[in-house]
Amino acid sequence: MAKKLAESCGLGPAFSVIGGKWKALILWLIRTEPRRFGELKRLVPDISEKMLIQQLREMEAHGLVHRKVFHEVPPRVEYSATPLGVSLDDALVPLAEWGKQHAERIGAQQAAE
Amino acid sequence: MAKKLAESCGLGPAFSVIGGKWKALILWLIRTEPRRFGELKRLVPDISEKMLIQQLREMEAHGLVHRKVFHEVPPRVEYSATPLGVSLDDALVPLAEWGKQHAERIGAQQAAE
DNA sequence: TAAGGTACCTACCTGGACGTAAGTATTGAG
DNA sequence: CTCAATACTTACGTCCAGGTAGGTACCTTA
Repeated sequence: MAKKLAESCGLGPAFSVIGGKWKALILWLIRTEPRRFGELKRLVPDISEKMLIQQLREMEAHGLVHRKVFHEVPPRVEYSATPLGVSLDDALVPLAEWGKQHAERIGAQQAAE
Repeated sequence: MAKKLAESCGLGPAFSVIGGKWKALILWLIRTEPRRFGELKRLVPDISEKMLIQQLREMEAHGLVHRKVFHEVPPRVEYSATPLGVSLDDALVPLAEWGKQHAERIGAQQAAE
């Protein structure tokens, strides 16, 4: 797996935790304020419920996300970023900046979609 | 595609360019000095030739990598990072740092492999 | 009785990322 | 005439992230 190499630059672990289609976006959304499941579903309209819950669970297992259950009726669950999650989101900021700055150049080649 | 959202945080374009299993590693390897095809193949022993050339071509198309052909015999090709490539690699540094710092915590949950 | 809103869970399927293995063109060395 | 070494190219197969669609349990309102 070229593990030694991948880990030597630290990106292996990072990508294993934030990789995939949705996690970065979810982390970004709960970074500032706790969000309910249904709220996230509405904020990311193209995600399926299965994916949303799956990503949240994985992020919870990785210690990026805190899950708080309110024993009410109807049920209510809030997801928020842990300090670790916030630190990861911070580490993503430069990449996001880069993406914004060069979005056009890149978008040009992917004009479709 | 939740494009507006994904782009609003800039990570969409960035991931579309550096995502996947190999690109970040390749970029990291050619960042400091030009590398030959066979050299990269040796440095990333688990990559197949097909994947290597495919990733290099995509990165070239995205303007991250420069390809220089020496018309010699035997043939010789050198790949190097463009300024854009270097800037992207810079943007990845904080993420790599984060990965290094938390590699253990993460690795613990993926003990296998 | 039934309809609607939470927050999930489960089985099944598809597309594309990725891997494997073989072939190409060139030329010098033996 | 064959072999080695370069940098690819091509056909084919596999596997899993992600998508689809339906179901669960609970309570409220009408």
